Amino acid sequence: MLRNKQAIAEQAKIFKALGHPSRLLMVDALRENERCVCELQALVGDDMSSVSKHLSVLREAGIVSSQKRGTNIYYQLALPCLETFLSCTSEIVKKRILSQVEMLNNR
Amino acid sequence: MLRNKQAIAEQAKIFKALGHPSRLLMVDALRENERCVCELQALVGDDMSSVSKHLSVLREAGIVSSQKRGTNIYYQLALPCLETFLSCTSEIVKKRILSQVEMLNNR
DNA sequence: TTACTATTTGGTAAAATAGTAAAATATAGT
DNA sequence: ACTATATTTTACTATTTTACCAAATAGTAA
Repeated sequence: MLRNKQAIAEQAKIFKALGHPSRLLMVDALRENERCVCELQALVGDDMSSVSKHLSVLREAGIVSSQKRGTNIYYQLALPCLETFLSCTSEIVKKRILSQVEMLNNR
Repeated sequence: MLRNKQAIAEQAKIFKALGHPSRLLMVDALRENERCVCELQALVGDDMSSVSKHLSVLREAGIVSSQKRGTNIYYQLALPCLETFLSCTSEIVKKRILSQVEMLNNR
């Protein structure tokens, strides 16, 4: 149960951070494995500075953590409960999109 | 697994919609019970038109649905998997805040 | 040291979002 | 039909976010 302002704001911050296609895409990739910034950059295709900024949003929301190894900085997921929710919302979204397609076909 | 742009955008939209304190507060209240707009308005304390706009964001993201009964419009949750994720992130946020407080005390 | 690679930071213009007041809609009761 | 209540929409302004470029930083290799 949400009670105080600070807790709500923190929780909203998590959602807000996830609420951008590039960030969500990166987070989704991190479910499988940690990745360095350059891999994430290649994945989303934004320019480096954008990726870096997106990552800092995710870091500040406590969704990912990072550590330097050699030349690279590796990011990994830091929010254990994300997995279930991501796969669940992903399923729902797929179904929604499918039913939209069906509605188009049946016209 | 997230694959195509549209699905990612849809899913991000869900997160984005949840990423605002007032909206999150309303959604949280809806976990317990459906509520009419006026109840939600009293809960968050924003003015009516803001509440209404926030609700339309939630509606368009498919997080809530609404139905008119009598004079009022009642909103209810439409995203089954939200429950687990909300309680989980809420716990995490609580722990984070607590540990911040502890760090302050130990200085 | 110098040069190189990976990443972050700062500045800025354009786009999106939030908040508020006023107007519009819809419905119920009289 | 008229009035009151509940909700949404519109119009406007202020604020935040985004995307991109250039510059700064940090670590590594030569």
